[in-house]
Amino acid sequence: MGCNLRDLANAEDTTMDAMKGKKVGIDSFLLAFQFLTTIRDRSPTGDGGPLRADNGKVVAHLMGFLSRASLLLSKGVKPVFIFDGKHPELKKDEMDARRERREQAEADWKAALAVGDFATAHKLAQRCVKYTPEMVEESIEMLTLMGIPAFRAEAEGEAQAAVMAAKGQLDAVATQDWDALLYGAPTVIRNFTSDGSKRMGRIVRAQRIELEQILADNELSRDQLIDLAIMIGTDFHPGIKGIGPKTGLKLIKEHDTIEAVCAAKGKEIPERLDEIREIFRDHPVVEVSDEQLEQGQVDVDGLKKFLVEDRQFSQKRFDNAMDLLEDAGLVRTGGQTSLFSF
DNA sequence: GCAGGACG
DNA sequence: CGTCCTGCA
Repeated sequence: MGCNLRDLANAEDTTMDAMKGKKVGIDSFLLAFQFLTTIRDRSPTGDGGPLRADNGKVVAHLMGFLSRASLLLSKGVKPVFIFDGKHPELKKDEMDARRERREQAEADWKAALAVGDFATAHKLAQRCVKYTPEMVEESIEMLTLMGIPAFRAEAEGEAQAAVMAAKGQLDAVATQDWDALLYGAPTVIRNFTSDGSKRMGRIVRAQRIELEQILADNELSRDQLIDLAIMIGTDFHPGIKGIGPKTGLKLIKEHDTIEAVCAAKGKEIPERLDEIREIFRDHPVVEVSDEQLEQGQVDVDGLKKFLVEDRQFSQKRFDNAMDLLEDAGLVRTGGQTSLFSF
């Protein structure tokens, strides 16, 4: 997924507290997948798939967004959830490959379930996850009921967030994907939404990466960084064989452009190179006004209907979320904000 | 993913 | 107390 710029970046540990009062664009499509693969039925004879309501509808994504969003708001962060729109046509090969892998995993998964091999099924289930347009819509619907800005990008979500951050509409972009830097995001935060959580025994720390620092430290222009990434490989092109992060960096500094590198090394120039560059330099985005990025009040009754009545969420879970939102002063009670009523 | 309980 | 496990809908 994306392009690995880890070797170039000097990442600095940060926290959610450090982003208090800041608007953070959240690459939500990827986040939804994390929820769908981790919030799942792990019972001994369960299928290992995402958590579902009694009517069979998946609710794992809603569970994840509910707790994540309330946590961020209770910490004083102003999240803006941005979902993917239409993928660029150049990403078709990558998307086809992903779909094929998923369909294969789905077949293996069903086969494992059929013979009662639940251990195998549980592993495969994570690769079968689908995040449909309908699920995106209901994620946005729930966040909107919480008063949180949430919308679909024109194309790639992390690109939409990056462009908005570059314009100053957002203070940072939270994503696991290094691509946001290529799209021009001045500040990227990795592991933001899992700051403090534990994986494989280690505590995950949020990390802050500055585009300007990457460029300065490596003595690169943004165009050179983009060309370097394209050589290493992106979602839009597999990259040039035999060129990884290390060689690539050396070559791009020496020759400046992909064309020059290819001429010097006798490599073939990637197909549709200028179109790929354009995706990073001038990504299609939807215009979003500053007002649309303001956190509003929580629609308590609407949210309760959405979660408790329509989707059988427990009253306790709902109350927990409401407590966090109340702490953030986002629940209006009797014309007054709860912040002043305790 | 997180909360909460069991366990040691 | 930290770590493991389970339920969540």
